[in-house]
Amino acid sequence: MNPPTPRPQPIGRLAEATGLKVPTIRYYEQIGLLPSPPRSQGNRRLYPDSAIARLRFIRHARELGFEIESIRQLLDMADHPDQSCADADSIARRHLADIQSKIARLTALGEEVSQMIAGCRQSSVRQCRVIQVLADHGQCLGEHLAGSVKINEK
Amino acid sequence: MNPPTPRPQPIGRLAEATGLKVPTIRYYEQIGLLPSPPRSQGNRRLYPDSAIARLRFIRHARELGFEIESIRQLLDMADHPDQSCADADSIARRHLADIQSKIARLTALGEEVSQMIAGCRQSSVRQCRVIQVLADHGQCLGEHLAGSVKINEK
DNA sequence: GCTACAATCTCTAGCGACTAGAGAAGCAAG
DNA sequence: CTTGCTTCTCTAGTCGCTAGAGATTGTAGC
Ligand SMILES: [Zn+2]
Ligand SMILES: [Zn+2]
Ligand SMILES: [Zn+2]
Ligand SMILES: [Zn+2]
Repeated sequence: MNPPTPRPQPIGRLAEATGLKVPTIRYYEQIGLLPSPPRSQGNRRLYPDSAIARLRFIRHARELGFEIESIRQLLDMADHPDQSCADADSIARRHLADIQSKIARLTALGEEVSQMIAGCRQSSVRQCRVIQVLADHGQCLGEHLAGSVKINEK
Repeated sequence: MNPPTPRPQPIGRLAEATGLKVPTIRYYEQIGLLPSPPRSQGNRRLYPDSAIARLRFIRHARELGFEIESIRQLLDMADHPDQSCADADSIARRHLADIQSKIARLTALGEEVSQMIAGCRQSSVRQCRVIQVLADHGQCLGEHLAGSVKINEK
């Protein structure tokens, strides 16, 4: 007679369903990304099904390199689907610019490091190109400028 | 009569000479990258000229993305110039591999994010491609796998 | 019911490489 | 002497988790 009520899930099952670790889910709750679910008699968290979608969203955004603060805003927007998506798009564009800066920086670093390695004749430290270049930026190819951009994430 | 003795420098001048910030220099001392210099009567650090070269080495290596622990080993080698440079080279090769992994990962992310942005018609959140893709990895181009590689540094 | 064992709970601390701030003391010029 | 700059030490914050301790709860087998 009752409509099939989906059972609330304990945190471990939620972790399985989303690919996140249990402490990570608790962490997301702690920082307010995931609403605190109701608890069982014994104080265990019991999640509604909607938590899975929310956590998958978070996980996917993290895998794509979005910062937690951006994800917070994106989730807010996802919760208000009638608003304009301009803000979501600008977050994504900002993120893309960030990714591209990081790639540019890493490419420059990679070239310098490649050159160091290629230039080494495998003898003593005294004659090692790696050590020599590290000691003197003048021997670098280019500027590989100190990043104003942070190259972060897992 | 005396040979021209270079004056020991206070930390601020060292910061100027190396482009590092004063607290950063103290931090490097604290973690044992830079030896503790003698102090003045008033307990100020007074650095010998050799500190400049050492700090420039550190700074340059950091700008090239080497981790502190690698730099510690590289400095040890630089202090023993008669040894083989094999270890220095393998540190550099490892670092290069790391850089290349990061570039690969960022390139994959960048493609996904570009697609999200390009697919958006700038209307409501409900129809926003950015939000839709974040909610469903199935709409991604590829795998942009969760990094075992850390994309770090400034 | 009882006994294992697994899952979950809270809380704290650690990672890397700094950066920021407080509050005290030293130092040089006017 | 006073003003203002530099330096000192110490603590805490950044980011996104992760690891661990120690306590409690839930569950399956007997
Ligand atoms: Zn070499
Ligand atoms: Zn250089
Ligand atoms: Zn949009
Ligand atoms: Zn995806």
